[in-house]
Amino acid sequence: MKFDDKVPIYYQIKNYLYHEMLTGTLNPGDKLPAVRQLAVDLTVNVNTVQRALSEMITEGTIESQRGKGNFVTADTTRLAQLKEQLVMTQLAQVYEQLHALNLTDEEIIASLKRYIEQKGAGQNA
Amino acid sequence: MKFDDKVPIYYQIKNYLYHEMLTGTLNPGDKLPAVRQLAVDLTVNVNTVQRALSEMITEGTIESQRGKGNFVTADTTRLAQLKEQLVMTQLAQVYEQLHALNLTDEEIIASLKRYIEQKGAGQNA
DNA sequence: TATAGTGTAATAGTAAAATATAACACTAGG
DNA sequence: CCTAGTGTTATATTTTACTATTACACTATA
Repeated sequence: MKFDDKVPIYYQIKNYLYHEMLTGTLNPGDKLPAVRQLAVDLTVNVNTVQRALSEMITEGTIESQRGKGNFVTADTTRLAQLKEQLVMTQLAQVYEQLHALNLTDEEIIASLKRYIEQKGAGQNA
Repeated sequence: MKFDDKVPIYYQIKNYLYHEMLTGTLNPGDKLPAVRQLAVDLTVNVNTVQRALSEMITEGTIESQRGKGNFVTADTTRLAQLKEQLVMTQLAQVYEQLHALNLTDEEIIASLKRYIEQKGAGQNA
C-alpha cells in the first residue's frame, strides 16, 4: 500500500480500516485479517498495525479477542456515528481552509460543484 | 502558534505563510518578517522556518535577498495560481475521502450545504 | 498435550523532524 | 571600517515513527 509521508502510517492504516468497515468490505461483527497478515498486505511492521488497532480498540470501533482475532464491532450505531464523524471532520476541514482563503460560503459550494463537474468531464469511462 | 502533531511543522508554516500572502496580510512584493522574528512569533526554531522558506523560494512564491530579507513575489499571476492550487487540493481531498465512503456526488454537495447551514445556525454573533 | 494460529508486548536499531547553538555571508548606515 | 540586521549553513542532540526481532499469552483442535 502507498502511504503519504506527511502523515503517520498508523494513522493512515486507521483510515484504511475505517474505509473497509464503512463500505461493506468488512461488516459489523466480521473478523479482521490477522495482524501479521495485515502487516504483510500493507507492507508494514506488525507493531505499526498494532498501534492503529490499539487506538481503534480504545475507540470501540473494533474489539479484540486474544487468541481469536480482532473483530469489527457489532454495534451498528457506533459505526454510523463513526461515519458521520469522519464526514463532518472532512467537511469542517475544507470549510475552514477555504474560508481562511477568504472564500464565501457560496463560493465554497460553487467551487465544489465546479470541481465535481470538471472531474466528470475529465473521465474516460 | 499551535501545530497539529500529525503533520510536519515546516509544512504547516508554509500553509500559514500562504494564508498571509493570499488574504492581504502580506501583499505582493511585501517584505516578510525576519526569519529570527518568525521563529520567535511561531515559537519554533530558525532552521524549521528556513526549511519552509527554502521550499517556497524553490516554488517561486517568495524571493530571498541575502542581507535584505525575504519578499512575497510581485508576480500576482503566480499568487493566483497558488491560491487556485490550494483550493483545488482541498476540494480533491474532501471529494476523494467522501467518495471513498460511498457518498454520491449529490450527497457530497448536500452534506456540505447542510454543514454550512448548521454552522451558521450555531453562531452566537 | 502438543501444535498452529492468534493477539500483545518488549527490546534494539534506523530515519526524519525539530531543537539548540554557532558560525558564515551579505547589506545598509553610521 | 565597524556594527546591526538580515539570510544561510553546519553540527550535535532529542524526539517520534517505524522497523526488525523475539518472546509471551491465549484459543482451538488434532
